[in-house]
Amino acid sequence: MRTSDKHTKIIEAAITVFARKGFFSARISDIAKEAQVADGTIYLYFNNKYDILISLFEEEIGKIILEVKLLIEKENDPRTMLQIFALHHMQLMEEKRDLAEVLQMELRQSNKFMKEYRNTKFIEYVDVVSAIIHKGQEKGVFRKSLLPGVFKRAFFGALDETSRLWVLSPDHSYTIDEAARQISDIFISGIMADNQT
Amino acid sequence: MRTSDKHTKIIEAAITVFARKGFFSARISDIAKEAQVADGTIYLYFNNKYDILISLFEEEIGKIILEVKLLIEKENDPRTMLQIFALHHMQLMEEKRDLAEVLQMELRQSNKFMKEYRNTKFIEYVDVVSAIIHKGQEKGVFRKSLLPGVFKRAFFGALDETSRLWVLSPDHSYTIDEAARQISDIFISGIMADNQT
DNA sequence: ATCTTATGAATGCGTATTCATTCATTTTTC
DNA sequence: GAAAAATGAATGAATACGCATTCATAAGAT
Repeated sequence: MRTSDKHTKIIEAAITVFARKGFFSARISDIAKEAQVADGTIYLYFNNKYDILISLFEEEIGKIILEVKLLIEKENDPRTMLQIFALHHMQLMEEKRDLAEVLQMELRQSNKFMKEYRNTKFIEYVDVVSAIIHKGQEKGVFRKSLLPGVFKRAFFGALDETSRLWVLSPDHSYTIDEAARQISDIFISGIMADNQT
Repeated sequence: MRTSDKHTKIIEAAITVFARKGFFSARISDIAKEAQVADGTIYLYFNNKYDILISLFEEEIGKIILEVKLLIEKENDPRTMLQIFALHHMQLMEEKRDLAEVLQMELRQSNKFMKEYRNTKFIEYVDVVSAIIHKGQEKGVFRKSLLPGVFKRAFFGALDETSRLWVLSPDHSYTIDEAARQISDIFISGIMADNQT
């Protein structure tokens, strides 16, 4: 078995276990069991429990950024780009629920107990949105008065909170795709420049 | 010293300590020290560590709901109501940063380690938004096609994420009031019925 | 035969919770 | 009104336990 396989197996197991129990309630032995390795093996691949969480962030968000950038750079219209970002984010949260939970919950609270860790990957992800806004403003499609720094957070927050509760709640009166569509529609028609339709 | 005073002192201390360290890293002795009581005293007022967190949620969100409902029921225009909700939420997060952090971080992850606890207060808070949307749809101000269940989460998520990062980040190129205004403007003009301006 | 990788029982630390004791108030008795 | 008895709030040292991490040993690879 190649080295990287065990690394991956442990990360995947950690996603499952952290999602189910949360970082603090999760035991190393839970992760080991889930990954079908011995407790000690985990320490051959990671320095400590925190390190598992950080590696998980870096690797998984890294993949997501690559994916979404690839999808977006094919497009020309900033409005379409926002729609794609919204849909991609929401679909991802639906498909990979465990990962979604870990990113949404643990990621945010991580800066509390890991003071030294600055989550640059996460910032990079959200900055994809502000780049789109910039482009839209240059093209005259979006209002110049818009603050991209506010917008990116608002947009991301709207998507994230909606998908978070969608995943948690058992009753789904709407689909993920509908929700993504509604949210991007609201935002897009909310930020159009006045000279646009 | 009246009984309720110690209860309050402990809650307030817990807000400070949970905000600084997070629920799990916070020690009971930290809270006791902050509240200027003995460790054991805390167990005269609360059953256990979780109970402090739950009481904190119930009491503090309860206050917030009362406040915002009072502000909103004076208004008639659903658009103004949304603006008020946004501004109130953001200002609150700015004024009571510690409380904001605890609500934003620990609240969300609480259902992970306290399976039995359903946070009805929080739902009640967010439902203030969907009630506004309903009213706006009845009046014909907001698009009928809008799903209030999606909107409330998107709107709340946008506010919450923006204020969360505003509180965390040291650089503030915009004020809380500006951000609240931008967000409510985006949402309001994004959901206007077509026959409106 | 040596080096690498894996194991899981044992260790030790951190801290939530308990509980015997103290002490200030209130109530009762004379 | 003073002394005695009862109450229960508050204390914080001691306990008990969960779990991250280590490491002596084993298994596998070359």
